[in-house]
Amino acid sequence: MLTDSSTPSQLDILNIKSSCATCSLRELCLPVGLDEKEVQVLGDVVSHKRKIQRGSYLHRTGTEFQTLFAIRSGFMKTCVLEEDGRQQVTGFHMTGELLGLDAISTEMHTCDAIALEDSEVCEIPFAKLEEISRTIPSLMHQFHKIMSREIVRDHGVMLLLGSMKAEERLATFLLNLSRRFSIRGYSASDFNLRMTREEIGSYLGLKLETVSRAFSKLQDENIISVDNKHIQINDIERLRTKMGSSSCRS
Amino acid sequence: MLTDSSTPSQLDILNIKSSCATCSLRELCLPVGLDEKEVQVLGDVVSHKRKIQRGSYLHRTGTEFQTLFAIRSGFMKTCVLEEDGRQQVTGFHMTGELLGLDAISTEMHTCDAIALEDSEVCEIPFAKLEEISRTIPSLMHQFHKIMSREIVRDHGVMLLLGSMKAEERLATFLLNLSRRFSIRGYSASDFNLRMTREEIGSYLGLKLETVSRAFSKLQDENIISVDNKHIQINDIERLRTKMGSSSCRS
DNA sequence: CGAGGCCTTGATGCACCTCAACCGACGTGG
DNA sequence: CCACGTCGGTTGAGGTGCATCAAGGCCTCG
Repeated sequence: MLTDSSTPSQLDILNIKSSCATCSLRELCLPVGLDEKEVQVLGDVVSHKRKIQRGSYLHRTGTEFQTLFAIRSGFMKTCVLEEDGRQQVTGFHMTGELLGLDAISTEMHTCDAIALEDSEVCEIPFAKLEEISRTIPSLMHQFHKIMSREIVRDHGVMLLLGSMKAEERLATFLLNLSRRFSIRGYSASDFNLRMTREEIGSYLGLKLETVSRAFSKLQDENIISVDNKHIQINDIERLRTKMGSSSCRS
Repeated sequence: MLTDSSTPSQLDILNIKSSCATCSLRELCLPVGLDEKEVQVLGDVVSHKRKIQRGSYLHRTGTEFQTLFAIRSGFMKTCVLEEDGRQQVTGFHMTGELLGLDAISTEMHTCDAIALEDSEVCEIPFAKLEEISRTIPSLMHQFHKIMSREIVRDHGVMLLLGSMKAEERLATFLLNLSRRFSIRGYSASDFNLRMTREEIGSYLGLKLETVSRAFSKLQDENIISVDNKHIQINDIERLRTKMGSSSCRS
């Protein structure tokens, strides 16, 4: 948009006051339910818009926790790893979503956050957030809602991982992406995946070959069209039936 | 302890002020980090000690959310269900742990909570908790830590469900129980399971027969002794190696 | 003493993993 | 320019870990 003359001296940190008041993601993010004055207070705390290049880390497991991050643009994944190298993608994250919630408990990050495309995040110093939320009840409440939503989301993933077949998992995944794109004003039926088959597989508890085969199967049935990372959903209703149709014996 | 002369007219609600100040679970629960005066304020909000009979519901999916619950005694499970009847146990919960966090986001419970043995819970009206935590920063912070810990725990379960084999899952599960019993002053190596094989299976994403076989296998290797629900851990180190030993190719 | 709940164990089948070959897109360097 | 390697994706063939189905044992409770 506006590339100011001077290039910043440090890494990739731009010291731009990114007031929440003018942010288009207001209605998806922390400021939900706040009045103008309150948004201003929050905006004064949330400084720095930091750029994260595709493939680089926003934070790493074990590093110190100071701030939450809100995704302003781009797309990120979070993943946890075992000592033995095993890895599990715990989530894919879009604009308006908060990262770093897991780190509050121990004051250390418990997962890696990696950009899947060039991204920008706002930094929200957590101590300050707690401080101002004492005087802004609706901010505190919204923050609690966001944490709670994350717990609900995780329970959904546990259900998926614990009891769904490969095709059901993929259908659930696609519908979830579809809904989230749609909320953000993008097409619900035509979008590009930012992640590889392997990353999808890690998230869904499948191997990449199985993910690929599940894509092909859904395409053969004319439910979706797949061209590499480009996905079109041709029949969202039939895709929905894939979520919970088969093998409901237990 | 003290069965007051009059039996309560309503269901199973005893109107006993259970001050947090004298509760033995203080160091596991919400009051962590609070001074005496603050604990008193919290204790005044947390009234009612409610009894839940084994097998009965603390709350059900879809019902209105008003209060969080802290387990004072007993053992509970939470589970989510799909429309099609599929069910997933999302957690087993012991004394000092908080239930209802998932319901903050929508003001409705998103899972069922069922007592696996006769239990008692404290009721914490959520609106009041938010209110008093405005004036007690350490209470707010502790609450955030608890929510965050729940998110971290869920990520661990996702890793388990997404990438572990049956035996690894069971080993992880037993070690987790062991640690939590130990924190509460019980034996880390000798305890009784409160849940059935089927419930364990649902939590671990396995069928009950597979759980049973995994128990038998660990017993054959002299790592644990199993007598129905009674578990003895004979070799905790070897049990630990079971968590992440095999098939770490990826 | 019978019924039902919970658990164990065996036999069989299948969904997914594993291994391998191949393809196209892309970048790099001779 | 093409040769080459790498990376991500697809597809096939074969193996396996777990689900499924089935039988039987133990315990509790009426």
